[in-house]
Amino acid sequence: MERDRSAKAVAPASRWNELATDWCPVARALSVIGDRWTFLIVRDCFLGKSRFEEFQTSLGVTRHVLSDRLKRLVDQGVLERNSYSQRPLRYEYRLSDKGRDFAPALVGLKDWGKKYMPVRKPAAV
Amino acid sequence: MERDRSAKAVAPASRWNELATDWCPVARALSVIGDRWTFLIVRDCFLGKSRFEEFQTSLGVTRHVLSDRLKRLVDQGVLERNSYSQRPLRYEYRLSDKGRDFAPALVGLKDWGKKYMPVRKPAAV
DNA sequence: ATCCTCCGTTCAGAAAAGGAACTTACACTC
DNA sequence: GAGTGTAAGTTCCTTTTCTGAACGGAGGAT
Repeated sequence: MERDRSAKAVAPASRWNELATDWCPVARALSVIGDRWTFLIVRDCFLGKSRFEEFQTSLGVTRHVLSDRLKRLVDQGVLERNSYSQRPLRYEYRLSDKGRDFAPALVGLKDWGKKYMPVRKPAAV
Repeated sequence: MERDRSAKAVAPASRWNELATDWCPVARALSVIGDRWTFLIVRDCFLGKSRFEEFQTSLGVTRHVLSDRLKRLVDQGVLERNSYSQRPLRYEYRLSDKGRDFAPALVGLKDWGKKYMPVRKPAAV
């Protein structure tokens, strides 16, 4: 709530938001998810991950940044934050409809990656 | 050529390249274009732009970063760098087949942006 | 009680981006 | 043949963002 506690917000809000009102829908989309980590968080959600620790372990991103990106995604309505445990009070992050609708873009990225960025190391086939 | 003149390379090579061999094709794709500016440069290419100054003006990105991203995109084979003028020796950047095949991903992003990030200010319709 | 798990937050230092001037190389005009 | 303009970068310095690693709190498990 009190967001100016110490101007701590990692939020790269400044420049991100510039794109939010761009004439180009691609740019506007990028204002929400146009960052490596954000993309990967959303991907993880599609893969069924939903908790802070899961994302952190899976991505190796700084907890700091992860925390920030999750907040942003929730703010933007891409993810929904629900408590999955009352007693220790823990939250999980799930895709909203808006988030789920991001699938086609992710698939586009996936197909491109598959075609043009083959892995050298033999994958699990 | 002499690349270590002053360790000047802006190249965020370190962490980007980690993703290049990730098991996930989405991550691998992001290792090439997973950055706001890179995405927008590619978008501009689809819109017919091809020169340094055009990108710079259109995006407002630092020349520094633009220079770096163009290099990276050329290295990755997404763009091709051809001289369009011999005498002052100038180059232009055009999408390769690999780059053109990025269209579906961009369309996915565009559709999502259109649907979920409507512009408030009346666009040119 | 003490350790452990989960979800963060805080802080210092490193990396990247921003901003603006400078360079090179030529063309055009006067 | 000096001055102005243009295109494509490069260099330098400051600001912003990210990393890495530790700390905190609120419970659970042993």
